[in-house]
Amino acid sequence: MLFANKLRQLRVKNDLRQRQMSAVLEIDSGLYSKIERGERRAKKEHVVKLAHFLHVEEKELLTLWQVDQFSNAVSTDYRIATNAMQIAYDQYKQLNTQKHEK
Amino acid sequence: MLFANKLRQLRVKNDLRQRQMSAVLEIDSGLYSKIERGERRAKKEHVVKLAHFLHVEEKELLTLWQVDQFSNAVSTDYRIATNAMQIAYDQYKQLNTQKHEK
DNA sequence: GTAATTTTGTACATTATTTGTCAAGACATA
DNA sequence: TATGTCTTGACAAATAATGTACAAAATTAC
Repeated sequence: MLFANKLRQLRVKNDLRQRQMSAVLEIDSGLYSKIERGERRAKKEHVVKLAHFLHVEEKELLTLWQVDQFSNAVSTDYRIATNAMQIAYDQYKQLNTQKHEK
Repeated sequence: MLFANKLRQLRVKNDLRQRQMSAVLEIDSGLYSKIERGERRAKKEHVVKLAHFLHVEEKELLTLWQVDQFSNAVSTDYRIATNAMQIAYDQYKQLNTQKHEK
């Protein structure tokens, strides 16, 4: 739960209450509590809002959040998963360079 | 759709009909058609059955299938996604070596 | 060509998963 | 004890995924 952990860390560091956070996101505070513990997933828009509110780079939070999405998608043996991740990564890396070439 | 493509390739190579495949999996042939085109996702058990039926390694098909799960989990910008995938991969690679140490 | 077979597309009903809400409980502090 | 913060569990609501039926295309065989 990279995202959840980071979120709590940032909130505590800034001495903020969950209630304030949930107000910013306009969600129930119980739900926020769950998000912060990784029991529920934040929406992409939430991640963006949080980044602004906490003065961190959107990119940073979105990356952690995306990592969690990937972890969540693991549904095989860790060997197979690792292997597959490597392949998936290579695919994307390539996509990256292709786009840069244009 | 690495898995779907591979599946079709194998079926055609072995001169099999979708109907036969769907019979093996005990599913509707329309559904099988969708799976083969990546419009629906196969279940893990299906992948395993297919590997046996088509005489290919379980691991091979499961890997492709898992790659698709990852692709499916991409929900950010490709730059962020690539970055996140790298991080996720590193996490898993590490998990791998940890287990080997035991 | 056309009949038979195979595959695809679409619209839905069904099922499963995820999400969000609420109220009660735990814990700390004053 | 009273107050504020956070967690938890049960459950309804919303959303997403799955599977089915059947018509339309496409392909193959005759």
